Amino acid sequence: MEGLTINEAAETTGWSPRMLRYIESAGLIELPRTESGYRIFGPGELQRLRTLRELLARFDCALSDVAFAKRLASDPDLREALERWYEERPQLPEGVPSDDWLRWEQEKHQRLLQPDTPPRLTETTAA
Amino acid sequence: MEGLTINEAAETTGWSPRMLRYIESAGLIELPRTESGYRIFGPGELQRLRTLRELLARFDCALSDVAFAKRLASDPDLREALERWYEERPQLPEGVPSDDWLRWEQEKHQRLLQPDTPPRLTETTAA
DNA sequence: CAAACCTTGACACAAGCGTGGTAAGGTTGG
DNA sequence: CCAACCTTACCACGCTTGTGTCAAGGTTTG
Repeated sequence: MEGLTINEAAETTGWSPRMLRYIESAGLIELPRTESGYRIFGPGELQRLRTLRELLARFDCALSDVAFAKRLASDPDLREALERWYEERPQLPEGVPSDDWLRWEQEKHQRLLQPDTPPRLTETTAA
Repeated sequence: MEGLTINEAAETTGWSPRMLRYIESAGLIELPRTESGYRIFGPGELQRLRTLRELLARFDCALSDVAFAKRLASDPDLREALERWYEERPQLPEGVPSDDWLRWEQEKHQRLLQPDTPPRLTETTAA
């Protein structure tokens, strides 16, 4: 045998066998299998599993959070989109004075509902 | 009024008023208040809220995921711990040959249960 | 002042997560 | 061959998420 079986792994990592299967199914670890389908836990995976416990406890977060973080790490599109999102400042489209933009926002759906009123971009209250 | 109220914001962002409160309570946006406690939605927040919808739809992820990502972005400890975790390779402690290490793992709990057997680091099967 | 807003707090409910258990069946090793 | 393991597939249960709705009460404004 090239590594530990699931019950042995459970004992040395502190996870239940049930949870080890669950964690695998959540994509957090990848386990090689024997010919007949038994999961094989090598030293690396055992370490990962212990570290994972520490992580969850220390930062009080969920498996799904770690799963999402993993996804983040491997999906640059997602990462970039998120970064742009939470760095998004109260930034107006250039060249539109704040008051106008706001009123424009405020009336948008009304404009959409009654398209008789043509969109006036420069005039608002004053002239 | 310096910005939109919650129902107006709901109309221009596509979120329900209920969800706008929920999103705020989840820490995803911060909303200034009037003296009497009314939430004020400025252009920036409206933009963020729209972007948020796109994000969730485009990447099929949950509010809690975005919340976690935000936490990630502002907590270097967490970020570092996670990075170390999913980059963790099947790496053995140096100087211990793989086979021994494995068997050592395998018997650790037995050693812990019957401490009569002194920890032998070099001998494994033979006695 | 009364209508139309806003606030918080609560109840409700579907869907998903984390976890345990159990059953039916294949594998392994003494 | 049989006990002790492994596998997948289910059922169950409590907790969290996301969402709506409703009630009780303060604010704003025609």
